[in-house]
Amino acid sequence: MSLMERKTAEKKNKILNSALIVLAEKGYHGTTMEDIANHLLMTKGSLYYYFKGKQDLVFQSQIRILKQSMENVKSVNQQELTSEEKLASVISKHIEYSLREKAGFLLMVNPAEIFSETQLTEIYHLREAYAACYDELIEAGVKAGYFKVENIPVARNVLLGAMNWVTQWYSEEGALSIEAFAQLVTDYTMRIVRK
Amino acid sequence: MSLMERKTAEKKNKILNSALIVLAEKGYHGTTMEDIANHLLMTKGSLYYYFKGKQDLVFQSQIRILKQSMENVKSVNQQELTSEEKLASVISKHIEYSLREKAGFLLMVNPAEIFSETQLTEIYHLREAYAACYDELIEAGVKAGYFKVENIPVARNVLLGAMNWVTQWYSEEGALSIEAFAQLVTDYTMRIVRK
DNA sequence: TAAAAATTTGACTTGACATTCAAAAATTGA
DNA sequence: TCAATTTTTGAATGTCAAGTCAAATTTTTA
Repeated sequence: MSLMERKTAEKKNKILNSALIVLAEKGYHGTTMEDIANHLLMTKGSLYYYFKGKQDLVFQSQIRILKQSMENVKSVNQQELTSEEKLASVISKHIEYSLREKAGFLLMVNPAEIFSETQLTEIYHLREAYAACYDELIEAGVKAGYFKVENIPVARNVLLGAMNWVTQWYSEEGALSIEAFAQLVTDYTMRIVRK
Repeated sequence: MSLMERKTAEKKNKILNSALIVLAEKGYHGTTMEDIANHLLMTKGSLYYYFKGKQDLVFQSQIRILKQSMENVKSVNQQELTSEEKLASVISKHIEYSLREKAGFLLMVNPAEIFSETQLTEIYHLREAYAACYDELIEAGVKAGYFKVENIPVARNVLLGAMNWVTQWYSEEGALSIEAFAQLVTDYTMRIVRK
């Protein structure tokens, strides 16, 4: 990758960062290209030099979030832990990440309202791969005797629901740090699969 | 209430019904006043005779959903059941209702993107009252020895998260009826509070 | 039945925002 | 340095949908 290419990649990254910040504040429909540009001290015209348009820009930020989520799981999986500990760790990492990247996670609700068919296909693939990681961890936990789950996909979706909803109510527990909050929530969500 | 007033009320109701149907299909930003009017074989101008505007129309449909949810809880509370049975029943009723009124429940995510300050205040009040019902049921269950929950608000939000997320994945379990699906999900969500 | 009231219509206005693009500015490299 | 290339600019364009309103139609009421 040439110097110029790296510079462009870097710039794209900066734009995605700003986009996520503005999106977190105002939501998809509430943020204009101008908002994002202003946050970068640019004019909106420039954004079109790097991205095809708003949809493309937001799509790329969504993909980035999904890929990073996957990385988070992989890094836990490499650790020497029981499947129970792994699942708990994955859950709290997910919660922490979702609260730090609130906007990206809110895009997950009703992606069909925003993205094109092709984009949705890619998003759903990544999501399925992510869900599969949970299924594996749950299955391992069942086999090891930590968990009791008859219908893994259902239990996993119940679990993910509880986790993804935290962006809706974290602020109510204002006093807690993200980490402390995540720990608290993890304790209750783990009950969904526990024996 | 005079005949005319009842007629108007009836019409408003019809409009709210159609609005919810169209909203369920296309989401808030995806549905236009014209879409809603067309679904009623009307023109959009008429809608403004009954509602101040789109925001008002959607707000009223949201309020209706919240009030109906509350009624659902009350009807269960009147039955002769243990607090454990009551909570399970309330949960499955909520899930069934949320799947039947998918649109109304999706409006709960990010209401701040749609509604005005005043409207939000009203929505939050109703939500809090609804949440309080769950807290009471959980508390009763703890006292009766069915449940084990140290932090009731957190457990309740985890529970509501798992419940509200079902609109995101019900279709995946396509073969199941809403009732059977709700039962299945209720079993796993109840684990969040169970001893 | 005919005047009054309620309801509906659809063309019109308006504003917001995504997107385009030619020209200007900045950067690079020979 | 200066020509070529990349990047930025901001004004212009186009689209879409919310909201308005005077006139037409329908319904009610006396």
